[in-house]
Order: sequence, then structure tokens, then C-alpha cells
Amino acid sequence: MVQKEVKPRGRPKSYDREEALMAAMMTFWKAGYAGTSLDDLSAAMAMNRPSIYAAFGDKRALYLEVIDFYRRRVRASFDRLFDKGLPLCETLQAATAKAIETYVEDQKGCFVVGTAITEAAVDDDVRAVTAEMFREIEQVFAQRFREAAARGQNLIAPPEVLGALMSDVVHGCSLKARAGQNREEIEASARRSIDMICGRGTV
Amino acid sequence: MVQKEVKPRGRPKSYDREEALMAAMMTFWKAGYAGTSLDDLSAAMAMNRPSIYAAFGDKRALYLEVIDFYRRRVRASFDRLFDKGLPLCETLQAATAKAIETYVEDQKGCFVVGTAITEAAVDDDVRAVTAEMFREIEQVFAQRFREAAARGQNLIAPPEVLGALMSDVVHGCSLKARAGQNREEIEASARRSIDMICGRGTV
DNA sequence: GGATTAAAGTGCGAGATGGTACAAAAAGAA
DNA sequence: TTCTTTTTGTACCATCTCGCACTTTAATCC
Repeated sequence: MVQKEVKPRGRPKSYDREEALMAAMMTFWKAGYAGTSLDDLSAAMAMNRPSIYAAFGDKRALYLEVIDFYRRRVRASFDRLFDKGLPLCETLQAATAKAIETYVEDQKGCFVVGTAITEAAVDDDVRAVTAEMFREIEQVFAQRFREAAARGQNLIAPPEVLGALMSDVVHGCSLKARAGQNREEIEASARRSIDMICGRGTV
Repeated sequence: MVQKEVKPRGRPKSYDREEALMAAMMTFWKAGYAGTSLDDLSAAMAMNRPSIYAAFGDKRALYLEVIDFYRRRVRASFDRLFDKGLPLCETLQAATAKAIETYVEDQKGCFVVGTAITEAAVDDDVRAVTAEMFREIEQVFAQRFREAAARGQNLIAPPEVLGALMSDVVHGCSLKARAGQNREEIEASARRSIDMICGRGTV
């Protein structure tokens, strides 16, 4: 299905679109949208500016595409984990642990919480996609609780409430990671919170 | 004690320091540190650039002072509320409601979560003060739970865990507000989460 | 091989940005 | 009034920023 042997006409592209997006994502991730210059992007993506413009449009269009790129990666990562069919609490702990792993790397937190949120106040498109992603995360978690309840598991609150709480906990990890808190503390705190949310009280 | 009658020598200042800081705060709050220009600040503060430099130093120094200004205001606001001596759950609900009120105003969220977090990845001083504030918030909430427990109230988890959760919930409200979610939804979600955290199960 | 196509690479320009030098202004002090 | 002192306000500069016109390079098609 990956029909790539269509032999395009002119000079071949010297970049790989996914790799370029990845490089752009890393650059925006570090310094945010406003804090990243096209020179920074050009250097990181190993593309000169006109090539970036031809491939992605202007800086803002590139940023929006990077957000979507990030979103697809997060979604894929969660889906892969959920497909394992682990019990509720194990699933949530594993998902959070995986998130934390990327958050503490270079102390960048979540891409959306770390960069898009700042831009959301001045850019309607960024705000819209950010809101969508927040909703989606809540829904995804709520669905875990719903399915667990359907399997007969007792919940300490309605799935929507627990989903919102899970979302808050994960986003909290992102904030702490970008604030430089060390991995062990973040993981320990999250683990205890999630245990509580799953009804594994520590008291 | 406010000894101000010291009759300074030269031309009197045409600005009030607190008002100037407030205006700078609002400006940074909207567009973030990198997204705010000195022209923006100059216009909002009604001070020309040389005056800003004389009064606060460069842009970064001003931003750091604005963070501290915000911190003192948040602290004062919480202290005022906690002094009322309301029961645990009422206190937490009121504190969160008050936070949400400022968060949804102009859809800006919390100043730190909305702007400082982005800068934290590239500025050690911002990161340090951000981390401090996050810790302080958790501690402040944990203390509420500890005192309630001392008064004989049952907790569904240790105070530290509940304090961390409360912090996550409030920061979650900030994220949702800046993502443009409407006030009613944010309030309703937070109320239910906090009820759960206080042991007022909804199931 | 020559023509054609498409991308890479060079260079540039209009404007914004952070920061500052310097003169004008407004107060008290002599 | 005249001299200081301190702040305001104008004007400016060096640099960075985004975006694009134009040339060069590398591939396919004829």
C-alpha cells in the first residue's frame, strides 16, 4: 500500500518529512513557539528556510502541523498500551509512567502543556486543538474506567470524574517535569495518586 | 510605618510601581515572556522604555519580578480565605472557585502555568521559582488536610497525596481555562473532583 | 544528449526587537 | 533665581526576525 515508486520528476527532496517534523517538534518543545526562530528550526531540521516554506508553509503552519504530529504520536502510544488488555490500575500506572518518561527527558514536559498552552491565549487555532486534545485525554481515561466497571470492577466515583482526575494527574506530572522536579518524586507522587483514584487506598 | 514623606530630590516618578507591575503582569500573562515585546510593555505600563529599564532592569528582570508579584498576590489571596476557618471541603471548594474566577477571565489561566512553564525549559531562574511555587501549593493544600485530620476528620488518603491531587486539579482548571473551556464546565468538573478528594463520594 | 521539472541554496530586504545615549523637564536645594 | 538631582521622552543603533526572489543543482522525460 505504501506506493512510493511513483518516480517524481525534479530534484529529489533531501529531507524526510517525518524526520523534519520530529526535529521541528523538538525545537519548539524546548523554547516554545514564540521563543523559537526560523534559524533555530532551519538548523535543527537541516533545511534552509525556503525549503521549510515550500514544505510546510510559514512558521505558524509548521507549528500547527507539529501539534498534530505530536497528537498522533501520543494517541498511537496510548493505543498500543491499551491494546495490551492489562487490568485498570496497571494500565493507568503504565500509561502515566510512559508519559513521565518522555516528560522528564530534557525536562520538557508535555508538548501541549509546555508550549501550546502559552500560545493558546493568542492563537485561536492553537487554542482549539489544545482544547480538543484535553477533552480527548479525559475521554480516553474515562473510557478505561467505564470498561473496568463493565467488567464488574467497583469505582470510587463516576468514570467522567475519574477520567478528569487522571488527566489532571498526568498534566500535573508534565508541569512538575518542566519545572525540573526529579523523576523519582514525580513517579512516586503519581503512583500514589493513581492508586487512590483506582480505589487502592493507602490509608 | 509607611514613611514616604522623605521628599526625594529630582523629578517625581510618573508611575506607581505596583500599578506598573500589574500592567506588566497582564501583558506577559496574555502572550507569554517571549511573545511580549518591550513596545507592548511600554504601552501597557504607560512608561517609555528607558524608564522601564531604570525601574526594573531588562525584560527578563522585569519578568522575574512580575512572577514574584504574582506569587505574593496568590499567597495573600489564599491566606485571606484560609483565615476564615471554613470546614475542609468548603475551604477547598472556595479556594478553587476563586482560582477559576481569575483563570477564566480573558481565558488566561494561571500566570505560572500559562507563561512561566514555557520559559522554565530555557531559563534556570524561572524554572527554580516555578518549582518552588508548585511545591508551596502542594504544601498549602496538604496542610489543610492535616489540620482537618487533627480536628478528627477522616481522610481517604494521606495528606500529602491529597495535597498533590488538589494541586493537580487546580492546575488542570488553569489549563482548561487557557484552552478556552467555558467556566461552568470547569467549575462543575472541579467541584466533583474536590468532593471526591474530600471523601464526599458521588457514587 | 538536451529539455523539463522540482527541489536546494544564496542572498536580501522590510520591519520588529532589545537596549541605550542624550537632551528636555520637573522637582528640591542654595 | 540658579544649581543639582532624578526622571521623562526622543531618537537611535545593532541585531535579529520572517519571508521571498532568484540562481543553482539534481533528477526524470524525450
